[in-house]
Amino acid sequence: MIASVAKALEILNLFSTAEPCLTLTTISKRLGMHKSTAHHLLNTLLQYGFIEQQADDSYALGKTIIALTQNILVNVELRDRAAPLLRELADTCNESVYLTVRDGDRVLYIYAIESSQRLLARTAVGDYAPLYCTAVGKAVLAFLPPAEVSRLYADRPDSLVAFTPHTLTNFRQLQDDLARSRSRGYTVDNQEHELNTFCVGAPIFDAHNAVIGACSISGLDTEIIDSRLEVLSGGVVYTAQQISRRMGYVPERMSMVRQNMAGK
Amino acid sequence: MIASVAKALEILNLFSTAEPCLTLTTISKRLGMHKSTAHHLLNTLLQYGFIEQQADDSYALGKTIIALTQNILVNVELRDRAAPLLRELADTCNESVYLTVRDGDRVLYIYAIESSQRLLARTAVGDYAPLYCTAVGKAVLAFLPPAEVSRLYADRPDSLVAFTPHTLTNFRQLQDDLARSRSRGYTVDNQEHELNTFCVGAPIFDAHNAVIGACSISGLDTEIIDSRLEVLSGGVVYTAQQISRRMGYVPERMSMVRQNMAGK
DNA sequence: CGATTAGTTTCATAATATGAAACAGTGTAT
DNA sequence: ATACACTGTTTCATATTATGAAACTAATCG
Repeated sequence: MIASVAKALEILNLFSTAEPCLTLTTISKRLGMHKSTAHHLLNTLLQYGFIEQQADDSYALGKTIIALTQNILVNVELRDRAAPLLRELADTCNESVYLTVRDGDRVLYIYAIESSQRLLARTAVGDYAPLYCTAVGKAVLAFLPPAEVSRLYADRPDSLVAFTPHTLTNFRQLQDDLARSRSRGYTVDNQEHELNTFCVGAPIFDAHNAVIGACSISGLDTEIIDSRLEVLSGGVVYTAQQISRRMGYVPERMSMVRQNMAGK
Repeated sequence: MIASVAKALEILNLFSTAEPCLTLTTISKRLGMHKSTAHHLLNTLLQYGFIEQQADDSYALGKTIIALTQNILVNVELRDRAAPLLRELADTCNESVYLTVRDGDRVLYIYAIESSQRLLARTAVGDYAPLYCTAVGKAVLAFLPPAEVSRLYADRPDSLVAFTPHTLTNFRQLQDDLARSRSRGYTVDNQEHELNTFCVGAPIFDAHNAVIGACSISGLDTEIIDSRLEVLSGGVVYTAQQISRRMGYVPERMSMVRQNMAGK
Protein backbone atom coordinates (compact mmCIF):
# COMPACT_ATOMS: atom_id res chain seq x y z
CA MET A 1 0.00 0.00 0.00
CA ILE A 2 1.38 3.29 -1.12
CA ALA A 3 0.12 5.93 1.25
CA SER A 4 0.08 8.90 -1.09
CA VAL A 5 -1.75 6.96 -3.78
CA ALA A 6 -4.30 5.77 -1.22
CA LYS A 7 -4.85 9.36 -0.14
CA ALA A 8 -5.34 10.48 -3.71
CA LEU A 9 -7.95 7.77 -4.27
CA GLU A 10 -9.67 8.71 -1.03
CA ILE A 11 -9.99 12.21 -2.36
CA LEU A 12 -11.72 10.89 -5.48
CA ASN A 13 -14.11 8.89 -3.31
CA LEU A 14 -15.00 11.98 -1.31
CA PHE A 15 -17.13 13.47 -4.06
CA SER A 16 -20.80 12.55 -4.28
CA THR A 17 -23.85 13.48 -6.29
CA ALA A 18 -24.94 15.63 -3.37
CA GLU A 19 -21.51 17.23 -3.14
CA PRO A 20 -19.89 17.22 -6.56
CA CYS A 21 -17.77 20.23 -5.62
CA LEU A 22 -15.49 20.44 -2.61
CA THR A 23 -13.07 23.07 -1.38
CA LEU A 24 -9.48 22.36 -0.47
CA THR A 25 -10.04 22.90 3.23
CA THR A 26 -13.11 20.66 3.26
CA ILE A 27 -11.13 17.90 1.60
CA SER A 28 -8.17 18.24 3.93
CA LYS A 29 -10.38 18.33 7.02
CA ARG A 30 -12.52 15.35 6.00
CA LEU A 31 -9.49 13.19 5.36
CA GLY A 32 -7.47 14.55 8.26
CA MET A 33 -4.57 15.72 6.19
CA HIS A 34 -2.86 19.06 5.95
CA LYS A 35 -4.05 21.61 3.44
CA SER A 36 -0.67 21.51 1.81
CA THR A 37 -0.72 17.74 1.35
CA ALA A 38 -4.22 17.82 -0.08
CA HIS A 39 -3.14 20.60 -2.38
CA HIS A 40 -0.21 18.59 -3.70
CA LEU A 41 -2.44 15.57 -4.27
CA LEU A 42 -5.12 17.63 -5.97
CA ASN A 43 -2.59 19.25 -8.25
CA THR A 44 -1.40 15.86 -9.40
CA LEU A 45 -4.96 14.66 -9.98
CA LEU A 46 -5.62 17.94 -11.77
CA GLN A 47 -2.72 17.41 -14.14
CA TYR A 48 -4.15 14.09 -15.24
CA GLY A 49 -7.72 15.35 -15.59
CA PHE A 50 -9.08 13.25 -12.75
CA ILE A 51 -9.94 16.44 -10.94
CA GLU A 52 -11.12 19.76 -12.34
CA GLN A 53 -11.01 23.13 -10.74
CA GLN A 54 -14.02 25.40 -10.86
CA ALA A 55 -14.09 29.14 -11.32
CA ASP A 56 -14.53 29.54 -7.55
CA ASP A 57 -11.36 27.45 -6.97
CA SER A 58 -13.33 24.50 -5.65
CA TYR A 59 -12.53 21.03 -6.91
CA ALA A 60 -14.67 18.46 -8.70
CA LEU A 61 -14.18 15.10 -10.37
CA GLY A 62 -12.80 15.50 -13.89
CA LYS A 63 -14.35 14.54 -17.17
CA THR A 64 -11.44 12.21 -17.94
CA ILE A 65 -13.06 9.64 -15.69
CA ILE A 66 -15.99 9.40 -18.08
CA ALA A 67 -13.58 8.57 -20.88
CA LEU A 68 -11.88 5.88 -18.76
CA THR A 69 -15.20 4.12 -18.65
CA GLN A 70 -14.76 2.92 -22.24
CA ASN A 71 -11.75 0.84 -21.22
CA ILE A 72 -13.24 -0.96 -18.23
CA LEU A 73 -13.31 -4.70 -18.73
CA VAL A 74 -17.01 -5.27 -18.02
CA ASN A 75 -17.89 -2.53 -20.46
CA VAL A 76 -15.71 -4.00 -23.19
CA GLU A 77 -16.57 -7.63 -22.57
CA LEU A 78 -20.15 -7.45 -21.40
CA ARG A 79 -21.79 -4.10 -22.08
CA ASP A 80 -20.61 -3.69 -25.65
CA ARG A 81 -21.67 -7.22 -26.51
CA ALA A 82 -25.01 -6.90 -24.77
CA ALA A 83 -25.97 -3.42 -25.98
CA PRO A 84 -27.52 -4.33 -29.36
CA LEU A 85 -29.48 -7.19 -27.79
CA LEU A 86 -30.76 -4.92 -25.06
CA ARG A 87 -31.81 -2.32 -27.57
CA GLU A 88 -33.82 -4.92 -29.39
CA LEU A 89 -35.46 -5.92 -26.12
CA ALA A 90 -36.24 -2.33 -25.21
CA ASP A 91 -37.86 -1.77 -28.58
CA THR A 92 -40.11 -4.80 -28.34
CA CYS A 93 -41.32 -4.10 -24.79
CA ASN A 94 -41.25 -0.31 -24.78
CA GLU A 95 -39.99 -0.17 -21.19
CA SER A 96 -36.69 0.66 -19.50
CA VAL A 97 -34.05 -2.03 -19.84
CA TYR A 98 -31.03 -2.42 -17.56
CA LEU A 99 -27.77 -4.31 -17.61
CA THR A 100 -26.02 -5.02 -14.34
CA VAL A 101 -23.00 -6.93 -13.04
CA ARG A 102 -22.51 -8.43 -9.65
CA ASP A 103 -20.01 -6.68 -7.43
CA GLY A 104 -19.82 -8.51 -4.11
CA ASP A 105 -23.15 -8.21 -2.31
CA ARG A 106 -24.43 -5.60 -4.73
CA VAL A 107 -25.24 -5.19 -8.34
CA LEU A 108 -23.81 -2.36 -10.43
CA TYR A 109 -25.82 -0.85 -13.28
CA ILE A 110 -23.51 -0.61 -16.29
CA TYR A 111 -25.96 0.09 -19.11
CA ALA A 112 -29.45 1.44 -19.36
CA ILE A 113 -32.00 2.15 -22.02
CA GLU A 114 -34.43 4.27 -20.13
CA SER A 115 -37.92 4.70 -21.52
CA SER A 116 -39.27 8.18 -21.95
CA GLN A 117 -42.04 7.40 -19.50
CA ARG A 118 -39.43 7.38 -16.83
CA LEU A 119 -38.88 11.10 -16.63
CA LEU A 120 -36.77 10.92 -13.51
CA ALA A 121 -33.70 12.60 -14.80
CA ARG A 122 -30.65 10.69 -13.72
CA THR A 123 -29.54 7.56 -15.50
CA ALA A 124 -29.05 4.43 -13.39
CA VAL A 125 -25.64 3.73 -14.92
CA GLY A 126 -23.15 3.78 -12.07
CA ASP A 127 -25.71 3.06 -9.37
CA TYR A 128 -25.39 0.19 -6.97
CA ALA A 129 -28.38 -1.80 -5.71
CA PRO A 130 -28.72 -4.67 -3.20
CA LEU A 131 -28.97 -8.24 -4.48
CA TYR A 132 -31.93 -9.36 -2.36
CA CYS A 133 -34.56 -6.83 -3.40
CA THR A 134 -34.09 -6.19 -7.10
CA ALA A 135 -34.99 -8.33 -10.10
CA VAL A 136 -31.41 -8.20 -11.33
CA GLY A 137 -29.96 -8.93 -7.90
CA LYS A 138 -32.25 -11.87 -7.24
CA ALA A 139 -31.44 -13.26 -10.68
CA VAL A 140 -27.82 -13.35 -9.56
CA LEU A 141 -28.66 -14.85 -6.15
CA ALA A 142 -30.90 -17.55 -7.65
CA PHE A 143 -28.02 -18.97 -9.66
CA LEU A 144 -25.23 -18.43 -7.16
CA PRO A 145 -24.00 -21.46 -5.18
CA PRO A 146 -26.51 -21.76 -2.29
CA ALA A 147 -23.67 -21.66 0.23
CA GLU A 148 -22.75 -18.19 -0.94
CA VAL A 149 -26.32 -16.96 -0.60
CA SER A 150 -26.46 -18.33 2.96
CA ARG A 151 -23.17 -16.69 3.80
CA LEU A 152 -24.62 -13.36 2.68
CA TYR A 153 -28.01 -13.48 4.39
CA ALA A 154 -28.51 -16.48 6.72
CA ASP A 155 -28.20 -15.60 10.40
CA ARG A 156 -27.80 -11.98 9.49
CA PRO A 157 -31.21 -10.39 10.06
CA ASP A 158 -29.87 -6.86 9.57
CA SER A 159 -28.67 -7.80 6.10
CA LEU A 160 -32.23 -7.83 4.74
CA VAL A 161 -33.22 -4.19 5.11
CA ALA A 162 -36.75 -3.21 4.07
CA PHE A 163 -36.75 -0.54 1.36
CA THR A 164 -40.53 -0.75 0.98
CA PRO A 165 -43.32 -2.75 2.67
CA HIS A 166 -42.90 -5.27 -0.15
CA THR A 167 -39.24 -6.06 0.54
CA LEU A 168 -38.58 -9.66 1.51
CA THR A 169 -36.87 -9.31 4.89
CA ASN A 170 -37.06 -12.93 5.93
CA PHE A 171 -34.38 -15.32 4.72
CA ARG A 172 -36.82 -18.20 4.22
CA GLN A 173 -39.10 -15.97 2.18
CA LEU A 174 -36.13 -14.97 0.06
CA GLN A 175 -35.04 -18.59 -0.40
CA ASP A 176 -38.53 -19.54 -1.54
CA ASP A 177 -38.55 -16.69 -3.98
CA LEU A 178 -35.14 -17.70 -5.32
CA ALA A 179 -36.24 -21.36 -5.69
CA ARG A 180 -39.28 -20.25 -7.66
CA SER A 181 -37.12 -17.95 -9.77
CA ARG A 182 -34.67 -20.76 -10.42
CA SER A 183 -37.33 -23.06 -11.81
CA ARG A 184 -38.96 -20.32 -13.89
CA GLY A 185 -35.65 -18.97 -15.10
CA TYR A 186 -36.55 -15.35 -14.32
CA THR A 187 -37.12 -13.11 -11.31
CA VAL A 188 -39.86 -10.68 -10.38
CA ASP A 189 -39.49 -7.52 -8.36
CA ASN A 190 -42.83 -6.31 -7.07
CA GLN A 191 -41.86 -2.93 -5.62
CA GLU A 192 -39.33 -4.54 -3.31
CA HIS A 193 -36.73 -1.87 -3.83
CA GLU A 194 -38.77 1.11 -4.92
CA LEU A 195 -42.49 1.73 -4.70
CA ASN A 196 -44.32 1.73 -8.03
CA THR A 197 -41.43 0.08 -9.77
CA PHE A 198 -41.96 -3.39 -11.20
CA CYS A 199 -39.23 -5.45 -12.81
CA VAL A 200 -38.58 -8.75 -14.50
CA GLY A 201 -35.00 -9.99 -14.50
CA ALA A 202 -32.90 -12.83 -15.88
CA PRO A 203 -29.36 -14.01 -15.10
CA ILE A 204 -26.33 -13.73 -17.35
CA PHE A 205 -23.66 -16.44 -17.27
CA ASP A 206 -20.06 -16.48 -18.40
CA ALA A 207 -17.90 -19.13 -20.05
CA HIS A 208 -17.54 -20.95 -16.72
CA ASN A 209 -21.31 -21.13 -16.33
CA ALA A 210 -21.16 -18.79 -13.35
CA VAL A 211 -23.62 -15.92 -12.92
CA ILE A 212 -21.86 -12.65 -13.54
CA GLY A 213 -24.82 -10.32 -13.75
CA ALA A 214 -28.35 -9.86 -14.97
CA CYS A 215 -30.57 -7.76 -17.15
CA SER A 216 -34.07 -6.55 -16.49
CA ILE A 217 -37.14 -4.85 -17.83
CA SER A 218 -38.41 -2.16 -15.50
CA GLY A 219 -41.49 0.01 -15.44
CA LEU A 220 -44.05 1.87 -13.41
CA ASP A 221 -47.06 -0.32 -14.13
CA THR A 222 -48.23 -3.52 -12.35
CA GLU A 223 -49.02 -4.97 -15.76
CA ILE A 224 -45.32 -5.66 -16.16
CA ILE A 225 -45.45 -8.46 -13.60
CA ASP A 226 -49.10 -9.22 -14.30
CA SER A 227 -50.79 -9.36 -17.68
CA ARG A 228 -47.57 -8.72 -19.59
CA LEU A 229 -45.40 -11.00 -17.46
CA GLU A 230 -45.43 -13.94 -19.83
CA VAL A 231 -44.31 -11.92 -22.83
CA LEU A 232 -41.80 -9.81 -20.93
CA SER A 233 -40.21 -12.68 -19.02
CA GLY A 234 -39.83 -14.54 -22.29
CA GLY A 235 -38.06 -11.49 -23.67
CA VAL A 236 -35.60 -10.96 -20.82
CA VAL A 237 -34.78 -14.62 -20.53
CA TYR A 238 -34.14 -14.88 -24.24
CA THR A 239 -32.02 -11.72 -24.23
CA ALA A 240 -30.06 -12.82 -21.15
CA GLN A 241 -29.36 -16.15 -22.80
CA GLN A 242 -28.16 -14.48 -25.98
CA ILE A 243 -25.86 -12.26 -23.93
CA SER A 244 -24.60 -15.31 -22.01
CA ARG A 245 -23.82 -17.04 -25.29
CA ARG A 246 -21.78 -14.05 -26.38
CA MET A 247 -19.89 -14.35 -23.09
CA GLY A 248 -18.95 -17.91 -23.98
CA TYR A 249 -21.61 -19.67 -21.97
CA VAL A 250 -22.69 -23.12 -23.24
CA PRO A 251 -26.38 -23.80 -22.43
CA GLU A 252 -26.06 -27.60 -22.45
CA ARG A 253 -23.65 -27.58 -19.59
CA MET A 254 -26.01 -25.37 -17.64
CA SER A 255 -28.83 -27.87 -17.54
CA MET A 256 -26.45 -30.14 -15.68
CA VAL A 257 -25.59 -27.44 -13.23
CA ARG A 258 -29.26 -26.84 -12.58
CA GLN A 259 -29.87 -30.48 -11.91
CA ASN A 260 -27.00 -30.50 -9.45
CA MET A 261 -28.41 -27.49 -7.64
CA ALA A 262 -31.87 -29.02 -7.50
CA GLY A 263 -30.40 -32.18 -6.03
CA LYS A 264 -28.82 -30.36 -3.13
CA MET B 1 3.31 16.81 -8.34
CA ILE B 2 3.43 13.68 -6.29
CA ALA B 3 5.40 11.11 -8.26
CA SER B 4 3.76 7.96 -6.93
CA VAL B 5 0.28 9.32 -7.51
CA ALA B 6 1.24 10.33 -11.04
CA LYS B 7 2.52 6.84 -11.68
CA ALA B 8 -0.68 5.31 -10.38
CA LEU B 9 -2.73 7.52 -12.69
CA GLU B 10 -0.49 6.65 -15.59
CA ILE B 11 -1.26 3.02 -14.94
CA LEU B 12 -4.98 3.76 -15.18
CA ASN B 13 -4.43 5.56 -18.48
CA LEU B 14 -2.57 2.58 -19.89
CA PHE B 15 -5.71 0.53 -20.37
CA SER B 16 -7.67 0.84 -23.59
CA THR B 17 -10.65 -0.74 -25.29
CA ALA B 18 -8.21 -2.74 -27.40
CA GLU B 19 -6.24 -3.77 -24.30
CA PRO B 20 -8.55 -3.83 -21.31
CA CYS B 21 -6.30 -6.37 -19.58
CA LEU B 22 -2.61 -5.91 -18.92
CA THR B 23 -0.04 -7.99 -17.10
CA LEU B 24 2.23 -6.67 -14.39
CA THR B 25 5.35 -6.91 -16.55
CA THR B 26 3.66 -5.20 -19.49
CA ILE B 27 2.63 -2.33 -17.23
CA SER B 28 6.05 -1.99 -15.64
CA LYS B 29 7.82 -2.12 -19.01
CA ARG B 30 5.51 0.39 -20.71
CA LEU B 31 5.94 2.90 -17.93
CA GLY B 32 9.60 2.16 -17.34
CA MET B 33 9.23 1.27 -13.71
CA HIS B 34 10.32 -1.76 -11.79
CA LYS B 35 7.97 -4.70 -11.45
CA SER B 36 8.01 -4.26 -7.71
CA THR B 37 7.00 -0.61 -7.91
CA ALA B 38 4.19 -1.38 -10.34
CA HIS B 39 3.06 -4.16 -8.08
CA HIS B 40 2.86 -1.86 -5.07
CA LEU B 41 0.90 0.71 -7.07
CA LEU B 42 -1.46 -1.91 -8.48
CA ASN B 43 -2.11 -3.33 -5.04
CA THR B 44 -3.14 0.08 -3.79
CA LEU B 45 -5.41 0.66 -6.78
CA LEU B 46 -6.77 -2.86 -6.24
CA GLN B 47 -7.68 -2.11 -2.65
CA TYR B 48 -9.80 0.83 -3.72
CA GLY B 49 -11.47 -1.00 -6.59
CA PHE B 50 -9.89 1.15 -9.30
CA ILE B 51 -8.15 -1.96 -10.59
CA GLU B 52 -9.39 -5.54 -10.67
CA GLN B 53 -7.38 -8.69 -10.97
CA GLN B 54 -8.48 -11.40 -13.36
CA ALA B 55 -8.31 -15.14 -12.86
CA ASP B 56 -5.13 -15.21 -14.93
CA ASP B 57 -3.53 -12.62 -12.62
CA SER B 58 -3.72 -9.90 -15.24
CA TYR B 59 -5.02 -6.48 -14.28
CA ALA B 60 -7.96 -4.46 -15.59
CA LEU B 61 -9.74 -1.23 -14.72
CA GLY B 62 -12.18 -1.74 -11.85
CA LYS B 63 -15.93 -1.35 -11.82
CA THR B 64 -15.68 1.30 -9.10
CA ILE B 65 -14.80 3.79 -11.80
CA ILE B 66 -18.25 3.36 -13.34
CA ALA B 67 -19.78 4.29 -10.01
CA LEU B 68 -17.58 7.40 -9.73
CA THR B 69 -19.24 8.64 -12.88
CA GLN B 70 -22.40 9.53 -10.99
CA ASN B 71 -20.50 12.14 -8.99
CA ILE B 72 -18.80 13.95 -11.84
CA LEU B 73 -19.85 17.57 -12.04
CA VAL B 74 -20.94 17.62 -15.69
CA ASN B 75 -23.05 14.56 -15.09
CA VAL B 76 -24.74 16.08 -12.05
CA GLU B 77 -25.14 19.57 -13.44
CA LEU B 78 -25.66 18.96 -17.13
CA ARG B 79 -26.44 15.33 -17.97
CA ASP B 80 -29.02 14.79 -15.24
CA ARG B 81 -30.80 18.01 -16.11
CA ALA B 82 -30.70 17.34 -19.82
CA ALA B 83 -31.62 13.63 -19.80
CA PRO B 84 -35.42 13.96 -19.72
CA LEU B 85 -35.38 16.59 -22.44
CA LEU B 86 -33.16 14.44 -24.61
CA ARG B 87 -35.42 11.46 -24.12
CA GLU B 88 -38.32 13.52 -25.33
CA LEU B 89 -36.32 14.57 -28.37
CA ALA B 90 -35.28 10.99 -29.12
CA ASP B 91 -38.90 9.88 -28.97
CA THR B 92 -40.14 12.51 -31.37
CA CYS B 93 -37.43 11.98 -33.98
CA ASN B 94 -36.77 8.26 -33.56
CA GLU B 95 -33.03 8.68 -34.07
CA SER B 96 -29.97 8.54 -31.84
CA VAL B 97 -29.52 11.57 -29.62
CA TYR B 98 -26.25 12.65 -28.03
CA LEU B 99 -25.16 15.03 -25.30
CA THR B 100 -21.60 16.32 -25.32
CA VAL B 101 -19.43 18.77 -23.43
CA ARG B 102 -16.45 20.66 -24.70
CA ASP B 103 -13.10 19.57 -23.32
CA GLY B 104 -10.40 21.72 -24.87
CA ASP B 105 -10.20 21.07 -28.61
CA ARG B 106 -12.52 18.07 -28.39
CA VAL B 107 -16.00 17.19 -27.40
CA LEU B 108 -16.77 14.42 -24.89
CA TYR B 109 -19.93 12.35 -25.22
CA ILE B 110 -21.53 12.18 -21.78
CA TYR B 111 -24.99 10.83 -22.58
CA ALA B 112 -26.54 8.92 -25.44
CA ILE B 113 -29.90 7.58 -26.42
CA GLU B 114 -28.95 5.28 -29.22
CA SER B 115 -31.66 4.20 -31.61
CA SER B 116 -32.09 0.51 -32.27
CA GLN B 117 -31.28 1.09 -35.94
CA ARG B 118 -27.76 1.76 -34.86
CA LEU B 119 -26.73 -1.78 -34.08
CA LEU B 120 -23.09 -0.93 -33.66
CA ALA B 121 -22.59 -2.23 -30.19
CA ARG B 122 -20.60 0.23 -28.18
CA THR B 123 -22.17 3.30 -26.67
CA ALA B 124 -20.61 6.64 -27.50
CA VAL B 125 -20.57 7.72 -23.85
CA GLY B 126 -16.94 8.34 -22.94
CA ASP B 127 -15.80 8.90 -26.51
CA TYR B 128 -13.99 12.03 -27.61
CA ALA B 129 -14.50 13.61 -31.02
CA PRO B 130 -12.91 16.61 -32.76
CA LEU B 131 -14.67 19.96 -32.74
CA TYR B 132 -14.28 20.80 -36.45
CA CYS B 133 -15.96 17.80 -38.07
CA THR B 134 -18.94 16.89 -35.88
CA ALA B 135 -22.32 18.55 -35.51
CA VAL B 136 -21.82 18.87 -31.76
CA GLY B 137 -18.26 20.15 -32.12
CA LYS B 138 -19.15 22.73 -34.75
CA ALA B 139 -22.05 23.90 -32.60
CA VAL B 140 -19.47 24.66 -29.92
CA LEU B 141 -17.09 26.33 -32.36
CA ALA B 142 -19.82 28.49 -33.90
CA PHE B 143 -20.53 30.17 -30.59
CA LEU B 144 -17.02 30.32 -29.20
CA PRO B 145 -15.20 33.67 -29.33
CA PRO B 146 -13.80 33.83 -32.92
CA ALA B 147 -10.32 34.44 -31.54
CA GLU B 148 -10.39 31.06 -29.85
CA VAL B 149 -11.47 29.33 -33.05
CA SER B 150 -8.61 31.00 -34.93
CA ARG B 151 -6.16 29.99 -32.24
CA LEU B 152 -7.25 26.36 -32.69
CA TYR B 153 -7.22 26.12 -36.49
CA ALA B 154 -5.88 29.21 -38.26
CA ASP B 155 -2.32 28.77 -39.58
CA ARG B 156 -2.39 25.16 -38.46
CA PRO B 157 -3.13 23.14 -41.60
CA ASP B 158 -2.43 19.82 -39.84
CA SER B 159 -5.12 20.60 -37.28
CA LEU B 160 -7.90 19.93 -39.81
CA VAL B 161 -7.43 16.24 -40.50
CA ALA B 162 -9.76 14.61 -43.03
CA PHE B 163 -11.72 11.74 -41.53
CA THR B 164 -13.76 11.30 -44.73
CA PRO B 165 -13.80 12.96 -48.16
CA HIS B 166 -16.51 15.24 -46.74
CA THR B 167 -14.43 16.66 -43.89
CA LEU B 168 -13.84 20.41 -44.12
CA THR B 169 -10.06 20.66 -44.13
CA ASN B 170 -9.80 24.28 -45.11
CA PHE B 171 -10.06 26.94 -42.41
CA ARG B 172 -12.03 29.34 -44.64
CA GLN B 173 -14.49 26.59 -45.50
CA LEU B 174 -14.88 25.88 -41.81
CA GLN B 175 -15.39 29.55 -41.00
CA ASP B 176 -18.08 29.84 -43.66
CA ASP B 177 -19.81 26.78 -42.27
CA LEU B 178 -19.65 28.20 -38.76
CA ALA B 179 -21.03 31.56 -39.91
CA ARG B 180 -23.96 29.81 -41.58
CA SER B 181 -24.49 27.68 -38.48
CA ARG B 182 -24.43 30.76 -36.28
CA SER B 183 -27.18 32.49 -38.24
CA ARG B 184 -29.32 29.34 -38.47
CA GLY B 185 -28.73 28.41 -34.85
CA TYR B 186 -27.85 24.80 -35.66
CA THR B 187 -25.08 22.80 -37.31
CA VAL B 188 -25.08 20.06 -39.92
CA ASP B 189 -22.63 17.20 -40.21
CA ASN B 190 -22.78 15.60 -43.65
CA GLN B 191 -20.53 12.57 -43.10
CA GLU B 192 -17.64 14.80 -42.09
CA HIS B 193 -16.51 12.53 -39.28
CA GLU B 194 -17.90 9.17 -40.30
CA LEU B 195 -19.25 8.00 -43.64
CA ASN B 196 -23.00 7.37 -43.72
CA THR B 197 -23.53 9.29 -40.53
CA PHE B 198 -25.59 12.48 -40.70
CA CYS B 199 -26.13 14.78 -37.74
CA VAL B 200 -27.86 17.97 -36.73
CA GLY B 201 -26.50 19.76 -33.67
CA ALA B 202 -27.24 22.74 -31.47
CA PRO B 203 -25.18 24.56 -28.82
CA ILE B 204 -25.80 24.54 -25.07
CA PHE B 205 -24.97 27.61 -23.02
CA ASP B 206 -24.38 28.14 -19.32
CA ALA B 207 -25.31 30.91 -16.92
CA HIS B 208 -22.50 33.09 -18.30
CA ASN B 209 -23.83 32.69 -21.85
CA ALA B 210 -20.77 30.70 -22.82
CA VAL B 211 -21.03 27.52 -24.92
CA ILE B 212 -20.28 24.54 -22.76
CA GLY B 213 -21.39 21.75 -25.07
CA ALA B 214 -23.95 20.64 -27.57
CA CYS B 215 -26.52 18.02 -28.34
CA SER B 216 -27.29 16.34 -31.61
CA ILE B 217 -29.54 14.04 -33.56
CA SER B 218 -27.62 11.42 -35.46
CA GLY B 219 -28.58 8.79 -37.99
CA LEU B 220 -27.61 6.76 -41.03
CA ASP B 221 -29.92 8.39 -43.57
CA THR B 222 -29.37 11.48 -45.71
CA GLU B 223 -32.95 12.47 -45.00
CA ILE B 224 -31.80 13.69 -41.60
CA ILE B 225 -30.02 16.66 -43.18
CA ASP B 226 -32.35 16.79 -46.14
CA SER B 227 -36.13 16.32 -46.13
CA ARG B 228 -36.31 16.01 -42.35
CA LEU B 229 -33.82 18.80 -41.63
CA GLU B 230 -36.39 21.47 -40.86
CA VAL B 231 -38.23 19.37 -38.30
CA LEU B 232 -35.14 17.88 -36.73
CA SER B 233 -33.20 21.13 -36.49
CA GLY B 234 -36.22 22.70 -34.83
CA GLY B 235 -36.17 19.87 -32.33
CA VAL B 236 -32.49 20.00 -31.41
CA VAL B 237 -32.45 23.77 -31.18
CA TYR B 238 -35.49 23.77 -28.93
CA THR B 239 -34.04 21.00 -26.76
CA ALA B 240 -30.64 22.68 -26.55
CA GLN B 241 -32.33 25.91 -25.50
CA GLN B 242 -34.33 24.16 -22.81
CA ILE B 243 -31.17 22.53 -21.50
CA SER B 244 -29.40 25.89 -21.57
CA ARG B 245 -32.24 27.42 -19.55
CA ARG B 246 -31.82 24.70 -16.96
CA MET B 247 -28.14 25.60 -16.81
CA GLY B 248 -29.04 29.17 -15.93
CA TYR B 249 -28.74 30.70 -19.38
CA VAL B 250 -30.83 33.78 -20.09
CA PRO B 251 -31.86 33.97 -23.79
CA GLU B 252 -32.30 37.76 -23.85
CA ARG B 253 -28.67 38.36 -23.06
CA MET B 254 -27.69 36.02 -25.85
CA SER B 255 -29.17 38.08 -28.64
CA MET B 256 -26.82 40.85 -27.56
CA VAL B 257 -23.86 38.51 -27.65
CA ARG B 258 -24.81 37.41 -31.14
CA GLN B 259 -25.03 40.97 -32.38
CA ASN B 260 -21.59 41.67 -30.97
CA MET B 261 -20.17 38.63 -32.71
CA ALA B 262 -21.78 39.55 -36.03
CA GLY B 263 -20.29 43.02 -35.78
CA LYS B 264 -16.76 41.68 -35.49
C1' DC C 1 13.39 -32.18 -16.25
C1' DG C 2 15.64 -28.00 -16.56
C1' DA C 3 14.83 -23.37 -18.18
C1' DT C 4 12.27 -19.45 -18.80
C1' DT C 5 8.56 -16.94 -17.86
C1' DA C 6 5.29 -15.01 -14.80
C1' DG C 7 3.92 -12.62 -10.06
C1' DT C 8 5.07 -11.76 -5.28
C1' DT C 9 7.77 -10.54 -1.09
C1' DT C 10 11.57 -8.55 1.44
C1' DC C 11 14.56 -4.87 2.85
C1' DA C 12 18.11 -1.15 3.11
C1' DT C 13 18.71 3.32 1.27
C1' DA C 14 17.97 6.91 -1.55
C1' DA C 15 14.27 9.70 -2.75
C1' DT C 16 10.29 12.34 -1.69
C1' DA C 17 6.05 13.33 0.57
C1' DT C 18 4.94 15.75 4.63
C1' DG C 19 3.40 19.55 7.68
C1' DA C 20 4.70 23.94 9.74
C1' DA C 21 4.77 28.42 8.62
C1' DA C 22 4.48 32.25 5.87
C1' DC C 23 2.20 34.40 1.72
C1' DA C 24 -1.35 36.15 -1.09
C1' DG C 25 -5.50 37.01 -2.34
C1' DT C 26 -11.14 37.68 -1.01
C1' DG C 27 -14.72 38.84 1.34
C1' DT C 28 -16.78 40.27 5.70
C1' DA C 29 -17.38 42.71 9.70
C1' DT C 30 -16.07 46.11 12.71
C1' DA D 1 -11.83 52.53 5.67
C1' DT D 2 -9.35 49.21 8.11
C1' DA D 3 -8.63 45.04 10.16
C1' DC D 4 -9.93 40.42 10.49
C1' DA D 5 -10.99 35.90 9.06
C1' DC D 6 -11.21 33.13 5.46
C1' DT D 7 -9.86 31.09 1.39
C1' DG D 8 -5.95 28.73 -1.72
C1' DT D 9 -1.07 28.68 -2.74
C1' DT D 10 3.98 28.34 -2.13
C1' DT D 11 8.21 27.21 0.27
C1' DC D 12 11.39 24.21 2.59
C1' DA D 13 13.82 21.16 6.01
C1' DT D 14 13.29 16.56 7.76
C1' DA D 15 11.17 12.58 8.82
C1' DT D 16 8.75 9.39 6.33
C1' DT D 17 8.29 6.18 2.69
C1' DA D 18 8.54 4.75 -1.91
C1' DT D 19 12.01 2.56 -4.58
C1' DG D 20 14.67 -1.10 -7.00
C1' DA D 21 17.81 -4.95 -6.43
C1' DA D 22 17.58 -9.41 -5.28
C1' DA D 23 15.68 -13.49 -3.71
C1' DC D 24 11.52 -16.42 -3.85
C1' DT D 25 7.71 -18.98 -5.70
C1' DA D 26 4.82 -20.87 -9.07
C1' DA D 27 3.53 -21.89 -13.37
C1' DT D 28 4.60 -22.56 -18.46
C1' DC D 29 7.31 -24.25 -22.18
C1' DG D 30 10.75 -26.56 -24.82
